[in-house]
Amino acid sequence: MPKTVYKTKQQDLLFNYITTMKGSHFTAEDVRIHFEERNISIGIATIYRQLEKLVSEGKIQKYFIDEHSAACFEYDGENCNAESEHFHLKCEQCGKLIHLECEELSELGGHLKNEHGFTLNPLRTVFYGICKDCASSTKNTVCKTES
Amino acid sequence: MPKTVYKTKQQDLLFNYITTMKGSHFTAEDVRIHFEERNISIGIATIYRQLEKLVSEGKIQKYFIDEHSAACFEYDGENCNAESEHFHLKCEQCGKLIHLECEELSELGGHLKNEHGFTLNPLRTVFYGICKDCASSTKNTVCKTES
DNA sequence: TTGCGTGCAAAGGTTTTGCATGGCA
DNA sequence: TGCCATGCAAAACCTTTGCACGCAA
Repeated sequence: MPKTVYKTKQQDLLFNYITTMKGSHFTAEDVRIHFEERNISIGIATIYRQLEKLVSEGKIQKYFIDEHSAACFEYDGENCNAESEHFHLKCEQCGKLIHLECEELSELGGHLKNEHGFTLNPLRTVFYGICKDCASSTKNTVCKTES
Repeated sequence: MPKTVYKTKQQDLLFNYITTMKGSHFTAEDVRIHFEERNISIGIATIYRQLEKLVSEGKIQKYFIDEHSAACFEYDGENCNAESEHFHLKCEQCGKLIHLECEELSELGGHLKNEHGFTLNPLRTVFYGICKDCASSTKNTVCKTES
């Protein structure tokens, strides 16, 4: 016998907010601040629990950018299937997170599958490197700010 | 005027150990345990500081598997340049971390650079997905252990 | 009324930091 | 001797968890 599921005010508030963020990423903290600013009190534990539930239902995605920043979540619409497939590029220098939709990159999944038997999860994979802006601004300088 | 740099016993011990681990991954905790087992006392803070220094010097790589496990480090030899270039595949199901050297994948870097102006860091990037073994063992089952 | 979802606070684990001490140059 | 690196403990950080209460069904 399946567990009864309750619908709560917090669930609605949270999911409504998330749909307005379609296509961009946010952290649990972002959500908390959003509601705090509107004097709506939702406990951080509830936010984490709801986000985790939405992740396990496949309604939102969760990414790990790096170890010291909070996890990022993202809502990509109702049908976040192959059609809305995109990749994330993370700049190691400026920290920017870039969305990338690219046919050629999508073939990467096919290659990994066919040649290496590995089923890529593009929604979870993050490419690290240096973005265009940072590359051009440091073209002739090797200086990294060192303490 | 550059800061004077001191050579210490701990630095040598730590780097020596790391070179014996060439090609495999380890955490800060692994290092601590290694020395503890040999009754060599190196503070965990020192381990983190030294590992971080080696990362910033480019001598070792650091990558993040997921948010709740410790960061992994890896030493790939003196010249971890294009020639020793490889990728990391992480199975989301069994947790296995796979090393992959692949010509075609290397072209990925070129594509990202030429078409998107993004300089990929393959040593930091981890591809998430399902490995061959897990894919075949769950071919006909959709069951994920749910609580 | 039943029992799920919430909120608070405390705990969890990894990593960083302050400060006094030890040891390299 | 000067001052960097170390070690300890405490702190920071994000996230999870225990437990009592409120609220949906």
